[in-house]
Amino acid sequence: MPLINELDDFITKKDLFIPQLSVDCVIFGFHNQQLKVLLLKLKNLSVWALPGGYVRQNEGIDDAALRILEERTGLTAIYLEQFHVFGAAERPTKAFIREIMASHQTEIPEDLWVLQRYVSIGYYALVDFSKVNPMPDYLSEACKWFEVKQLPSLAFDHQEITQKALETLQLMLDYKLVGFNLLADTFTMNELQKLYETILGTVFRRNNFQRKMLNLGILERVEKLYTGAANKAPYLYRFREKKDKVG
Amino acid sequence: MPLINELDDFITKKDLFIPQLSVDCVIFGFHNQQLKVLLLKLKNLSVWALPGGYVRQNEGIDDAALRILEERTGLTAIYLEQFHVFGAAERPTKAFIREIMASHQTEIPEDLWVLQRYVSIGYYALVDFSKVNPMPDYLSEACKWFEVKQLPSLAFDHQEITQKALETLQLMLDYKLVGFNLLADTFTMNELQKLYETILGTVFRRNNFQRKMLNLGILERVEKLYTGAANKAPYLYRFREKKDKVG
DNA sequence: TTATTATTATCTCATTATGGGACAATAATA
DNA sequence: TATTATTGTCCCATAATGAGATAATAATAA
Repeated sequence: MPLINELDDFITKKDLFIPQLSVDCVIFGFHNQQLKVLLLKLKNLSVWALPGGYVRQNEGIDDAALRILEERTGLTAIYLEQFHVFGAAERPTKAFIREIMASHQTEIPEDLWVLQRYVSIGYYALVDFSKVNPMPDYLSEACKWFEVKQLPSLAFDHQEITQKALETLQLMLDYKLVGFNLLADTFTMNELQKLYETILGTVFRRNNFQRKMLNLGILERVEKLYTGAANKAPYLYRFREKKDKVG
Repeated sequence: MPLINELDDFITKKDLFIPQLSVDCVIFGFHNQQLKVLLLKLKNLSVWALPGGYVRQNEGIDDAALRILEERTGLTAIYLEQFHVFGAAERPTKAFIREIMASHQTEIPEDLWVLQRYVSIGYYALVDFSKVNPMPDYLSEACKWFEVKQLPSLAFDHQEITQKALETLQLMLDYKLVGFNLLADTFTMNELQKLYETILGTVFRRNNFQRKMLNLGILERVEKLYTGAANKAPYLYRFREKKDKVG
């Protein structure tokens, strides 16, 4: 019976963390005109899960989320925002944790700390898809992007958490102009439009969308992009403000 | 040296609650054209605090907030919404809890559970001022309304929490039309306008404000209100939808 | 070289929403 | 019966948005 060192190690670290509190991160990326979420495949189980973790005793909750994000994506300075706390008494965490433990053939005393009821703080992160290097953790065998509209079977209440994250993103898209964090440094107006259309699930007219975006006064026209396609070359734009933000 | 039974009692109840997690409620009311917040005066201390408490092991976090609200206001079916989690590593809770304990001449072991670092979930509640019966708890000697713009000195980071609650309320006012929860069942257009003006800190024109509100299609004109004033009697309106909501 | 094709950038006009002023109606009071 | 303070409503100018049309242009085909 193989010993999973890292896991056994982790289980003994009870006192390092705030008990019964976890952080789950919905990491959004945009690629091929699709909004994607980064998920982990749990070892030996047929379900996927959001990257998550616990809050260290001397660590702010935002810092915990940033640490988790960096571990999975390799990125620092990520746009990050709390969106909801999931704290129903009957959250299905126990059953899943027990399954995970069992699948690792690890002995689980019934009073193990990770088997307690957990309250989870949901964060969503917006990242530049092309800069992410997905990395599984020791509980998972894969770390992959999934289209938001075609998620696999998710563990815990991660389906609900992802849904709520998407709703918050939709709501905040115009208010905080966060969409730019999902694009590369420079982008065409068409890319920006497709991003908005994908997130909001609506369609805009090219001319009116451009007028609206340019009137915001936050875009800077950079240069022309020669795509190699048989048509007029589009301009590239740059977002005027800094990208990183927490809270 | 007097024994404060309820407090001593409470201190032994460690296992009843989720550790290191608290709930703080910003209860908004509207009266005399002012937006008010319900605060508690801590016994023997010169500071006030938001109503708050801990989450029981078998209680959802929203239920905990509702319980706290009911204990302080006597109201059930309150409009309630999570708005932010305050979880910086350096939140000033320890120092204040120690002061509170000291002021009750209660012995405090250094490892007492309430002296740990706490992560607090912020909720805001919108109540009908006229229906509230403010009730202090055993740690406080008074429970009173304060104008949001003239708060007394607040304990913990409750100043920051209140500020964030107000910002969220301002943001959600149009989006979720929550303002109606702050008024009585029927109200005049002028009352509604003053409510909006107070919360948002802006001024509207009578005619345009009325046009906007009526176009929402959520107001029902009831009857005329004869105020006794020397002018045309205003209509009363009623909000078409139910008031209670959690989450 | 020149015509073709697929986009892009921009212009214009109709429609709708919003800002701002004006005026008649009316409940109590003088 | 006139006065006063407010309310309900109407109207118009301006701004924002919806929707179609046209010229520009980078690659490709003829």
